[in-house]
Amino acid sequence: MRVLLVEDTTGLGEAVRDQISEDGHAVDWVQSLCFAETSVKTTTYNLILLDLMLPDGHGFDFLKKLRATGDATPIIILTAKDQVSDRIAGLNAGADDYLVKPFDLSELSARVAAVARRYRGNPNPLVRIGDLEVDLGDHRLSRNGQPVELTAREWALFEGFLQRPGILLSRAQLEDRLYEFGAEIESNTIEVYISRLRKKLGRDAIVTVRSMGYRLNSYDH
Amino acid sequence: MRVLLVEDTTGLGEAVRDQISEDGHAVDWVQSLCFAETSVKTTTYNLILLDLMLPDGHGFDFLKKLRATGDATPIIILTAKDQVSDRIAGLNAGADDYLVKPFDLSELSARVAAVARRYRGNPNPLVRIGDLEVDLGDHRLSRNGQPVELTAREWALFEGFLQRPGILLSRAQLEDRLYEFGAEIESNTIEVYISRLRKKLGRDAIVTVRSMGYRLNSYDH
DNA sequence: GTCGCCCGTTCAGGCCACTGTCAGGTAACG
DNA sequence: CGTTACCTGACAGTGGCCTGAACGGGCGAC
Repeated sequence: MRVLLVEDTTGLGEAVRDQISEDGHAVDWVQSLCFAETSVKTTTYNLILLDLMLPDGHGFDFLKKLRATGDATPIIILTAKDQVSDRIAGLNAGADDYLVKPFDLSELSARVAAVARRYRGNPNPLVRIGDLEVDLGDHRLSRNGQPVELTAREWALFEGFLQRPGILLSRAQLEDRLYEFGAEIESNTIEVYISRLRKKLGRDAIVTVRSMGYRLNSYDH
Repeated sequence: MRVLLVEDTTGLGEAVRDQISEDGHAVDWVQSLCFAETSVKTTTYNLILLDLMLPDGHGFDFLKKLRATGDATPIIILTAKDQVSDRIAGLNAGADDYLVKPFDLSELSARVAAVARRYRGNPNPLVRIGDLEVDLGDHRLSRNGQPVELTAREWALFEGFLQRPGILLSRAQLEDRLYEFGAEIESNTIEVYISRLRKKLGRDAIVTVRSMGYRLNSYDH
C-alpha cells in the first residue's frame, strides 16, 4: 500500500514513517501542505496520514480541497487536538479516522492495517503501464500476465518511475530513491539497475535520455 | 492539459487545434494512426480527440489497441458517422465521449473543459513558442505535435533562447551557456549548433542578426 | 558455526551518439 | 565586384552508456 504522510514534526514524522515502512507499506513523507498537494497530483495513494497544524496552513483546508476534487483516498488525521468539536469537524470534512497525539505506534499500525484490509477487499487498483501490471500494495508485478520478481532495489527504482508515466528522472533523483538523501554514489549502480530492470520489464520499458536521465515508457514494449 | 488530436482533414484539424489551443491546452496534431501511435508512445496525454476514418486505418483499431495496453487516457471520438450503432461501438471500445461532425467549436470546448475538470493537473508548465511546445521540466519538445529530440548541447542553447523569447543573444552569451563562463571558443561551434537547431525546429525558428547574434522567432515558422 | 544462495555493488570492455573542428559553399553588404 | 559573415555536410575523437562478470556481505538452513 502507498501512504502519504503529512507531518511537520521531524521526530514524529520519522517514527511514523519507519513504523509504516516496517509494516510493509511504501511511505512518502512531506512536511507541508504545499508539498502534499504536489504529491497527490503526481501519485495515487491508498491512504493519507494528515497532521492538522502545518507551517503553511491547516490540514482541513487540504482535506476539503481534496474531497472537492472527488478524491476519495482514505484519510487518517493525526493531531494534538483532542477536542470533540475538532474530531467531528474532521469527520465531516471527509476524514475516515482520527488519531490523537501522542498515540501508540502499534495503534497506528492497527488503524493502517484496517484501511489496508478494506483496500484489499476492493477490486484491485492495479496500475497498468503498457504490458506491465503493477500492484503497488502487494509489491507484485506481472508482464503480459507472467509474474515478474523484482528485488528491493529494483522496486525502489521502479516505483519512482510509476509516480507519473513518462516523467523524466535524473540520475540524482534515482539515487535518492535508492540511498539516503544526498548520498553520493561513485559507480554506475543506477545504470546496472536500469539494465536489470530492462531485462525483466522489456528492453524498451525504460528510455534513456542521454546526459539527462531516464523515463518509463508508457506503452507496449 | 495536453491533448492529442488525430484528424486527417486539414481544415477541420486546424480549426480544432486552434480552438483547443485558445482554450489554453497544449495540442499535438497528427494526421494518421501511425503518427498517433508514435505520439502516444513518447508523450502522456490528458485527452485524445480521435477521428475514425483515417488514411491508414480505422480509429477503433487505435482505440482498442490503446485500451488493451491499459492506457486510460480519456478519448473523445470525432466522426461524421452519426449512426447509433457506431456510437455504441465507440463507447464499448472504450471511448469516453462522442462528437458528430459537423459540430460547433464551442461544444467541443465544453466537452474538453469537462475532461479538464476531471483531470488533475500536469505539474509541468508548458511553454509555447510558435509551433513549438516545450516541457522544460521533462525536457520534452514537440513541433506541430511531432516530438523532437534534442541533444544536451542543443537543449542548453535552446533554453537560452526560451528564457527571453525574441531577445537578441550575442555569440558570447550563447557560448557562456554551452561552456564554463568566459571560456573562449575558437571555431564556429555556435553556428554549427544554430544550424542543427534550425534543422530540428524549423528553418525560421532562429533568426540571424548579422554581426550581432541570434534571436528566437516567437511566431509560426 | 559453516555452507550455500541471493542480493548489492563494483569493474572493465565495447559500442555508439554527441561533440567540436574544418572546409567549401552561400548570402549579405559596401 | 570584393570582402565579410554565416551556413552546413562530413568526419574523427571522446565520453556517456550498456552489460557480462566477479566480489563480498547478509541471511537462512542445517
